[in-house]
Amino acid sequence: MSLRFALLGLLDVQPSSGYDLTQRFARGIGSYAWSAKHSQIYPELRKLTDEGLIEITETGARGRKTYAPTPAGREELRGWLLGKPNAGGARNEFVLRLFLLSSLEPEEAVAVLDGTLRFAREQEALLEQEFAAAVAEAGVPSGSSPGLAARYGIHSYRALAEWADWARAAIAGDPTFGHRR
Amino acid sequence: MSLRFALLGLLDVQPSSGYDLTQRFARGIGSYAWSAKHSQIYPELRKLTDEGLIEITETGARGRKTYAPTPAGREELRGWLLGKPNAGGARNEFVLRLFLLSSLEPEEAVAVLDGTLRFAREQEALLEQEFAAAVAEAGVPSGSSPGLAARYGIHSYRALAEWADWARAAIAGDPTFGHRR
DNA sequence: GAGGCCATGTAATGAGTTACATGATTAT
DNA sequence: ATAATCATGTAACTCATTACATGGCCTC
Repeated sequence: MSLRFALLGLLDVQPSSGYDLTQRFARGIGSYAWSAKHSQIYPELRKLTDEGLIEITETGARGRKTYAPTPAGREELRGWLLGKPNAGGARNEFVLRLFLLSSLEPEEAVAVLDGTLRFAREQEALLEQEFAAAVAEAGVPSGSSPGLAARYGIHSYRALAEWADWARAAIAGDPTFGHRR
Repeated sequence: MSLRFALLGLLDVQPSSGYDLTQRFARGIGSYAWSAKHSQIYPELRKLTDEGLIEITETGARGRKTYAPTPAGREELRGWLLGKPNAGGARNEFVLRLFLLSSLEPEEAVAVLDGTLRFAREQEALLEQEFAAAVAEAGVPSGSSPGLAARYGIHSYRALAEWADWARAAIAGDPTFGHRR
């Protein structure tokens, strides 16, 4: 049920084709918020069109169709954003791994955490650049949607790095880690 | 495909019944890592049993069956943990909302962020207590799995709060926010 | 003995992935 | 011309949720 709102939201920021949306889900937003494949996107665009929530605003080469939300679609999106979020139900394989680390031997767990730490710092740096680019392009302000998203990523990767760093030390100093007999 | 590893991991930390696992998915781990309903858990436990990856170690009242991983199951889990994580594909409705905030009027977006900020601080405080309890119970060390998970939550809620705080200010200072005509 | 929670299961439906399939345009 | 990428769609399958269904145990 969230996919439709993800699509409405992305289209509201920037009218796009199914192909464009597929790319946008594969990077950025797809890493922390939501992701979908083209085989799910195209049928959903069809449904949204049939329900009058989006419309084709432009057609281009290779059968390309650019969609944008209709006023009804914007209302739908607003209603969802202002409604109560239903918590829970998160799915993140990457985080799941970290939660299950205690099934490894301490040295192995430390090695995994080292990898995590490197990865988190890398991503953080990457997003820092992206954010700078967004700011530069938009002029002065930074509260535009690409900026918000990049900044969110920066904060969460920094948190991940800090945690990994702490966890590494905690495991090393915990003789009971791994509860192996 | 991740569900089976989530189950193996949870059972490795603490042998449990399907009912117990359902509860564990509903709180803690279910908020950031993975979640599942009992109707998915029971059939998966059956499959894992048939494949010899877990076994019933105890039966109790009301048909209660306590499962634990077999050596083969532990190997399976280890293999997955040490393998390469396939990135992307995260799903988090809560974060999705935040990404789509620019479809609201500035004042509305700020109100949502205020709610987010309160929520994040609340959760952080709650986990801080939980962590303290985990440390107290386990004796001195803090690297045991409940401690790791709680600590992860603390870091990510703190990051969320920091971001929400920043985003609030950024939106207020951005005249182009909401790109409404 | 009644109400609540513990405990397990199945069926129907919906969401999401992988694989199959096709063709137009662009750059080299 | 040929390879890469753009662009859309469908089919088969697996994963996940909601709803249906049943019964035992425990407390009051």
